Amino acid sequence: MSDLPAPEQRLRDAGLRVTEPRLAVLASVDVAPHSDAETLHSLVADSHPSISVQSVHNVLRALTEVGILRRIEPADSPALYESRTGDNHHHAVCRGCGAVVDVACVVGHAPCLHPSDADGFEIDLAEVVFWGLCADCRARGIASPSHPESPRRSTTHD
Amino acid sequence: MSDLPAPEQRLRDAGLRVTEPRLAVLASVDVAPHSDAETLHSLVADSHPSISVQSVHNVLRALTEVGILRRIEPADSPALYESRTGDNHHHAVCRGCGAVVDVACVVGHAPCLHPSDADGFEIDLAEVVFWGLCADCRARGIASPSHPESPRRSTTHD
DNA sequence: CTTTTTGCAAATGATTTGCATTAAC
DNA sequence: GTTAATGCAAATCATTTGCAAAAAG
Repeated sequence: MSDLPAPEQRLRDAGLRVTEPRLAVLASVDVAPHSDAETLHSLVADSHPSISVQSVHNVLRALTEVGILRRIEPADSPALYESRTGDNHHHAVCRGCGAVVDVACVVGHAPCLHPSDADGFEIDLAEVVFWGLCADCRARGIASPSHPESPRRSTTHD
Repeated sequence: MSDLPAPEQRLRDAGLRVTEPRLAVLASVDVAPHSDAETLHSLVADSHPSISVQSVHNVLRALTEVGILRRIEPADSPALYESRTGDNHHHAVCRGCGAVVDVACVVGHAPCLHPSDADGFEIDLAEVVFWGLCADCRARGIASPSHPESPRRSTTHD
């Protein structure tokens, strides 16, 4: 997976200066993808105790702006970050523990992702979030909290 | 579309008491679907000036919890609410003005919405957000702000 | 040496919570 | 008469912003 240029190079390519905080954040995102700013901050803090949460936020924002990172914002949780590897994938979020895993974008033609009509919108991106329970939470018998989402079936197709 | 029981009935069916604030919020959501709490509050305030923003939040939360309302949380904007009509649809969000429109869930089998493997997740819902520019913003020549999302192609399939 | 980043503190925005008062059943 | 819901203020949480000091190029 991945196989990106070195962190330093990624920064330079994006026209950003190479700094410790940025390298540290970048490293943490690779160690713990799908983490929120606070989690990344504690990881960063291990090696760089002087870097504040706000700085982590600033760095995340800068890196997201230039496209080095990708920000995902699942409902009911703070923003999560991952490296933008250039590949195509979506995410599955566990309603029990909030865990996020990558879902390879399934091949084949996906009608749902080509809305026939969207009121004149010019769509440039379709983002899919799968909600469910991860294996662990299911094993623990945890039921889906909140989201009563199903008077019958729910979304998807039909 | 829709064709739901009367607001009072919907509340009772959900085991909730029928109150003015709830009826007012419910009415506002129908007048202006895809609105955030603040917008709904101003609508409610027209007829019920005594209802505070926080109360609107509380009502929205309660109604969402029992499934009367559906809450959507597009990245970079406050939560939006709409009536849960029971039908199946997704949303298209305009990067220019933030407008949200319903996208009827296209018929047919959608492979992307049936992840072949999601690490043991048991998926119960697939949520799709289409990002793009609405007709108005395109007419005004507004370019997509932020979201540099495309080093090559982007999400969706391929 | 010039410009970008940092780091801190304070500000902001959205939402939740606590609790006495009031309304629904 | 109980119990649930309101209204207000205060609290919380995630994130952004302003600005002087430090670091990168």
